[in-house]
Amino acid sequence: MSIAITNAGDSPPGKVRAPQIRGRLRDEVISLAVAAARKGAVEGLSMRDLSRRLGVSPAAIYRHFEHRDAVLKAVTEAGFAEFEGLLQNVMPFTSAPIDASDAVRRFEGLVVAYVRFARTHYGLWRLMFGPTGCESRFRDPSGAPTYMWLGKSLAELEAFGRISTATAADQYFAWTAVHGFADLHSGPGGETPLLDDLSRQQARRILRALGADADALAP
Amino acid sequence: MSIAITNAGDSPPGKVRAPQIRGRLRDEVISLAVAAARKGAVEGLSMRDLSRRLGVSPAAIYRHFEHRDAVLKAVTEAGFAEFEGLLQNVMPFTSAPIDASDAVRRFEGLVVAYVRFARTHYGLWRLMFGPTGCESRFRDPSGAPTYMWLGKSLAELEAFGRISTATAADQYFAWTAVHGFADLHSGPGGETPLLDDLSRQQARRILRALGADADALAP
DNA sequence: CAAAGGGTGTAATCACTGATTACATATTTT
DNA sequence: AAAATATGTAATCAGTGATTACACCCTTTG
Repeated sequence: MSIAITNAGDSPPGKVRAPQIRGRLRDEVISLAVAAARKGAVEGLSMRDLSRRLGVSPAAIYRHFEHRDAVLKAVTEAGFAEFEGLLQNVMPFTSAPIDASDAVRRFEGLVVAYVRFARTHYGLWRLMFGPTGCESRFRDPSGAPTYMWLGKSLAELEAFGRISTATAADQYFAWTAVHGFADLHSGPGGETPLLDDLSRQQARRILRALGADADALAP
Repeated sequence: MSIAITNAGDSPPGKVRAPQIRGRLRDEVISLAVAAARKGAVEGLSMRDLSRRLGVSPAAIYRHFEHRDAVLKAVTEAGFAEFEGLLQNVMPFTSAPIDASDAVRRFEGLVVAYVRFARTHYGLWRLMFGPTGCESRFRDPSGAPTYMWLGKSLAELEAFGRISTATAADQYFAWTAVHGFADLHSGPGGETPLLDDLSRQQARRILRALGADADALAP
């Protein structure tokens, strides 16, 4: 007669399970998935692989996420948070630009950060600007924080008289030019040397399109 | 004793198999996959689903494609062919523009076609400008046919004196603005009413950035 | 014309995945 | 302390990409 010892909660011999904490696994999943997405392998990101790497049964993750898409959605939001953090780093709320050329450098910095993100965090980038990533809230520019920073920067530049116009249409136009440049250089395929310099050139190109004096933009 | 009747080649009772023709199934697969990708469901496109819809065994497709990615690659190429065809339709090789305003309309038409494609053929679009889609040949603008048409159009406009500059850098800048606009309006999320009008506005915005007289561009 | 050979398709199978279920355990709330 | 809830497990399902050994069809060649 065999006794069926059901010790589901026991640790496998060599592994010590962390205590149950609310949302612990959820955070670990997001963290790991974001790390994976950063390297660009989003399509092949599997629930089972996540569970394996976290030393947990495949079904466990489903306690915290309804389905795989829910994980990707969380990763997307984490990506946006990170992206906005990077842009905010270039344009902190508190500090106003010291002078006009400082304002120009800030705009350049925004573009550089935008493009860098698209290139180095390709998996996140694709999720964020993919079909499910930003469901139309980024097509409607009013709700797009990434676009907002560009707009703020352009308003600054207009106030300093470096560009002649910064209407909503102008800001949107600038966004398309930044986004398009970033997208065309996104991912592992866009490994151009001196990409930061190219980004700065693109930034100045945009400012010139908004009425900036070409001479005044020379470094 | 049972006789194993191996009639692999026989038709299932109700179904009549078409005769074996070299490359027939291959073409059917591509055609079906392109049709599916046009509707936007590329990620969920499965080999088995294709085989089922074509009334063929799952393994059959592997006679024509090494793996799933090979199918996607073929779909990508078909997408580029279609895309270029659409752009070429706007700018046929043979006919030169009649006058300056005709040249402007051609540029507008290119942008409209570009954006329309991104929005209505979203699955193809994502494949084409995805990680495996255009392996750096479209980051290097010299090899990008889609970019080439824009460049030709801009050269025309410069010849007519409608814009003041159309250097390679100008052409590339225009491309980023068109591509970014298209990408931000791509897919089912970008269903804006009057998108064609917006595309034309974007086109004029680009021309103005290249030195076009604002008044001369009014319709 | 007949035989050979490669192109085309099949059935069976493998490892893997997303997702669900019934159940066991841990933690919190009452 | 008991009830309720949150967290995790094992077992299982259908579906997938890919490979293999085999059968057939069509074309080429002797």
